[in-house]
Amino acid sequence: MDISEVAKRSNISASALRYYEEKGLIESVGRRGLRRVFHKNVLDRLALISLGRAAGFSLDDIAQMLSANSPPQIDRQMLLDKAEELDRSIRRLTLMRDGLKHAAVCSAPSHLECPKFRRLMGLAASGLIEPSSKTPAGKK
Amino acid sequence: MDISEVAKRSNISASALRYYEEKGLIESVGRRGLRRVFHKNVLDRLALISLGRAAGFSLDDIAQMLSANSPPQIDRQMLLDKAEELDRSIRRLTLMRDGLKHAAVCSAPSHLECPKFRRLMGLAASGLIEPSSKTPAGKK
DNA sequence: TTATAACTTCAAGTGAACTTGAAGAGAAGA
DNA sequence: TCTTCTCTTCAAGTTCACTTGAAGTTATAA
Repeated sequence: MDISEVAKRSNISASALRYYEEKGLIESVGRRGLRRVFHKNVLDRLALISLGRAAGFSLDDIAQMLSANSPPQIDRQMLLDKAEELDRSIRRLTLMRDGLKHAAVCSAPSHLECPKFRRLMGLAASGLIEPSSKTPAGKK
Repeated sequence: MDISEVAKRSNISASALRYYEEKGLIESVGRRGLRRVFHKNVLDRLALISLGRAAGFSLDDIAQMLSANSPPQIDRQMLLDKAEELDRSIRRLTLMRDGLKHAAVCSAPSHLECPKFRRLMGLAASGLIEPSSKTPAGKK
């Protein structure tokens, strides 16, 4: 498969694939002329990478996990750690979500006068909850 | 209050405060010599900013929300939209967390042979779930 | 008065994960 | 053969929310 085929099948841009190769996350089996040729195994590996990214691992983390073992045998403790981390995120986001929902319907004259809202503000101000979304998602 | 006082009370660094002022998120009431002087109202505003950040709003979003109204009257629909977005994030993260937990205890010889894991891989590969944590948090 | 700590500005740097652009090479089709 | 399309490399740019550094100013303590 050439790079555009892999890009299509993996939903990952060609430039990102080259970047991944440079970082050692994937390999091409050789070249046809200048062009990279990939084995279809790379698709599994890319799906694994996408999964890792979706779980919040950095590319460097993923590189470590995938290095030196194929088929990839992923450290179970690392998975549990990440699961716990996700759990914390979930709790934080849930708190936020509920606070926002309340604020949206709250009848206090100003949000600043709503005790619930102020409690949430206090939490945020004290650093108990931190920004997390990589997709700012509020941009128009 | 001078900037270091505000920094201490708000848990936000002085350089960040200057940056916020430059972006129009906060204002100082004047100068004492070169030094900025802040009114204590700025603390509420900063708590609001921290809350917005924690909810996943970008500084530009927050600037919009806070502009042209004090006391700040925040658009209720915007809050609901963000709450829904958080809800989607929560569902995605929950899926991930459960998948990771399973993977950690799964008895399949390789994760690649576990059907649950493969289903998750497929979801990630098809872009149904995207990276979200700004805290990569897996770095040692 | 003098030292110094705390402020000031402005430009540039950081990190993560890519993307973009320029310039060039080579394969496939007509 | 010629054209065109897709690939190649390499350097630099992008985004966001700040931080850092250098050089300068000033309020306050001794």
